[in-house]
Parts: sequence; C-alpha cells; structure tokens
Amino acid sequence: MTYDDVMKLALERGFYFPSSEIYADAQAGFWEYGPSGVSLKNKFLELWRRELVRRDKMIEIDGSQIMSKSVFDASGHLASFADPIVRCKKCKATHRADKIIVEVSQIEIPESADLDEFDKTIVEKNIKCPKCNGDFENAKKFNMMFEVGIGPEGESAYLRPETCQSIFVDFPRIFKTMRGKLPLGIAQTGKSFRNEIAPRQSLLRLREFYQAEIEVFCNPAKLNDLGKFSEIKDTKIRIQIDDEIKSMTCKEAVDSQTIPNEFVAYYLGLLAEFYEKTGINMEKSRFRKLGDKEKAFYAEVAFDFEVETAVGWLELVACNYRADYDLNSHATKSKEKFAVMDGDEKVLPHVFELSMGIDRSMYTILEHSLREDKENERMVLSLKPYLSPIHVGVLSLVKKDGLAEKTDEIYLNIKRKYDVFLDHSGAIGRRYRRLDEVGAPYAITIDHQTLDDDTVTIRMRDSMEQSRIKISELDEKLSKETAFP
RNA sequence: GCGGUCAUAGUAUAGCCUGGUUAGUAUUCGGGGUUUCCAACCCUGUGACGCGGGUUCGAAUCCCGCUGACCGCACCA
Repeated sequence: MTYDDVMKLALERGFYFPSSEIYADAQAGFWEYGPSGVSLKNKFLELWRRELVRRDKMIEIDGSQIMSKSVFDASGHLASFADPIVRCKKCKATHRADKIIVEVSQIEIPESADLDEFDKTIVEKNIKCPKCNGDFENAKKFNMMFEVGIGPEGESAYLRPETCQSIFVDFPRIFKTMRGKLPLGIAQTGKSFRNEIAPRQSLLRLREFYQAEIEVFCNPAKLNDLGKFSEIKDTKIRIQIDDEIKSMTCKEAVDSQTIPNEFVAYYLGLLAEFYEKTGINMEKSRFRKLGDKEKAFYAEVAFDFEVETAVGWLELVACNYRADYDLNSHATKSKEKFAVMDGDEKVLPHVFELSMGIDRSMYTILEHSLREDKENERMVLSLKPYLSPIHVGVLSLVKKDGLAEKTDEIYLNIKRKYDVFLDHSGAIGRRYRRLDEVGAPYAITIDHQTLDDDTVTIRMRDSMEQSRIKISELDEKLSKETAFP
C-alpha cells in the first residue's frame, strides 16, 4: 500500500490527523492520534513491555519532559545537538557551515567549534555560496532543542530531545532503591521534542514525537559472558553488510564478528522477535551497521533497525553502544557517584541503548497490514488481533424482533474486557466492511436463531468465514483469540 | 531553509482561465423504510471554498502576504 493509502485510512478511520487543524497558524510537525490510533499505540506498547521490559526483567520509569540546562550541558546536546549554519545574503539559501568549508577548502572544523572560527575561515578562503556565488552572513548556531522559560524570570530549561537523559540522571537512585544488578535495563516511553528544520510526511518526521527507549547498563568486561544469550542464539536477524542483506542467527552474527559481542546480539535478537510479533514484514527489515560519519556523537557502535516501506527504508530503532559517555559526563558535572558494584568489582557501567520511534512504528505497522481485497471490494487492515483498535464488532442482523435488545445484552457482558464496537444500523455487509478497515479481527452477529438456541455467528476478518458459536463460549473464544502471544 | 506544484464537506473531486445561480457530483456519515449475512435499494437530513489583506458594485474565481501539504535539494544529533 502507498503512503497516500495509509494517510487516507488514518484520516477517515481516526488513526491520526494534523494538530490544531482548524487554525491557519498551525505549524508543521505536530500530529494527533485519534481513537483508533491511541488504541493501537497502547497495545503496541503493551507488546513492547511484554517482549522487552518484562522478558528481560527491566524496570520502567516516567521522567519529566522539561529538564534543566545542566542535563543537556552534561549530555553534550547544548554543544553538539546544534548545527553551525550560514545563510547566503543574496539567495537566502542556508548551508551547514562546517560542510561547505570542507567541500571548498578541505579544512575540517568540528561542528562544536566557536562561530568565529567558521567566519574566519570563510573570509580567509573566500568561500562563496555554491548556488549563486553570493557572500555569507555570519555563522549562527541552530540548536534543535526547544528552549523554555521557567517561572516569572523565564529561567532557561529545555524540552528533552530524547527520553533517555532522565534514565541516566536517575540511574544512581534507581540502582540503589530497586536493588539493581548488572546488567540492568531501564525503560521509558514518552514524548521527545526536536525543532526539525523541515518536518515531513506526517508521523515520519515530527517535532513532537513518541519514543520507547531502553538503556541497558552493563559491565564492559562481561559483554561475552551472558547466560541468557542462549535464549536468542538461534533467532534469525537480517544484517546489511556492505550492500547485501544477509539472514543469520544471532550466534552466527557473533561468531563471524558481524556483531561485536553477545551482549549487543542478545538485544538485537530480542528486538527482532518483538517486531516479528507486531506484524511488520520482517523480510523487509534489516539491521544496518552505521559508519563513523553517520553515528551520533555519543555512539561507539551503532546499528539501525530499518524497515522498507512505500517511502523507502525507514529507521525504526537506533541501537547505540554509548559506552560510559553519559554516566561519565553526568558524574563529572554533578559530582554524583555513578559507579556501582558488580560482584566484587566496582565499575562505571557502560550503556547499550535501544531507542525506538513509536510513531514510525505505527506507520509501518499500518502500511504493512493494509491490503486491498479486490475480489470482495474491500480494504482490510490485517492487524494482529492483540493489536487491533477494536477486538470485536457486535452486530444485530436486524434491529427488530428483539434482536437489538439481545445484542445490547451481549455487548454489556463483554465491553469491559474487550474493545467492542456495537452497531445496529445499516446493511450488515457495510458494517462488516467498516470493521475490516479498522482492523477488527472478529465480528459476532445476532440473528433470529440466536433467540432460539443462544448461538451467534462469528466472522473472521481475513477469510470472511463464519461459524456458529454458543454465547456461553464467546468469552473463552475471544479471550484466547485476542490474547498477546 | 531553498526551488517547483498545489490548497473546495470526513474522503475524492467539478467550478477558477473568461468574477455575478441556492457552490455541483460521488462516496462517507445521521434518521426512517425495505431486504435479512457481506459496500444493494427507496425516502430524508447534516456537511466545504486554509487564514489575512487588496482590486471590484460584486471574489471560491484576479492580485499580494501568511500557513500548510506533496515532490526535489539541503538537514535528520
């Protein structure tokens, strides 16, 4: 399915839509989830908790979205999350100062350097705008963090550009009070904020977006000493090496040094098993090892988990081995002690991060699940039953003859346990089609026979097949069919 | 941020060039009827010119600005 097909579904069926859309000054990069989108997102996160957080005995926190200046001073975001930019006086085009200098003069100036240095070099080497040969204005820093003013004096703080900083900052307390033991995963879901220059494509590039992040704290001396590695050693993952994607088991990946150690391979394996269960087509996925130039400023080893969609390869998860970059910086700036005991050894833990983009995952799940059933003239959203916004539709075949009342009765009995959509009106076929489009895997229909023998028909979304089932067996059936795997 | 294309009901569109009707159509949606297991049919109802300014007796239509969407470039720690 194309991007436009997914967009249309999202708008018509309440998955997502533009924020503040009734006002003309609404800015780009902000989208809202509607009822169907929220329901899908909640279930996606429940699956994430099951497959990663609980499975690996991680613990979860929920931190502030606004954090102090010191946090981002220590994390490096104040200096490194900003691009030095120069603007052409003539054609107004904006360029990265460091890049344009390298292109013309081969002089490498780190992007965190003082602005004077860029200006000086541009003048010395007589660098002009590549588009129109015009002169540049003075270099400026464009920081992608949103600054906010706190209290009446407007003291400076920032909306977090990634959720993980609260995990690092909270680590000493959490490790102590939760009786932590290495390796320890700390997880968090929530919003992050980045002032993107050009947000695009609805959920794919947002200024305000959801992340589900996991930071695993570990003893760097024990990266190949992981008992639980056996759990995923045979799990297949697809890894891009040079231009070729190879499918191999996690064990093969470590043995061949495609992945540097068991520790990293274990978490990539968990991630692959998780995404398999979201219904994303894993044949269209890859882990891509990032080169030095692509990696974030804090990363030693980095793999992106990417999935192929109608708009190209999409990065869904960034997996970064951040080493002790973060704990070290926060320890130095705050004077707090971050080293912990691992057996008899005192270590400053290293961190491996799985930083998941929830919004992009939502889009990908929708795109990979949506199909057109031409034979039956319908669009079907073949979501996994446990992820569907609606588990089951409850329909009366006709409203009269007491069927509506009987239908209401069944609805009341199951509505608290499942996401149920009750519908009495219109042609039955039309109601089935509507349910197909929001991905409801089952529909039960109350007909005249129901009044005689207390059975209903149950219809499967994907096959359109129907069978009769006793009302008394309904709960057991639904419970089994909509359960998380 | 630069360049190109574009902006009319929930969705998809006609009308714009050549200014003047009650802004048309399809579908969706609400109510009613008929049928009774897969978007049928009949009746009925709700629903739109992105925002701001200008020209004009009169603007969805012409002009300017803004905002947004799409596509390329750049950006994506």
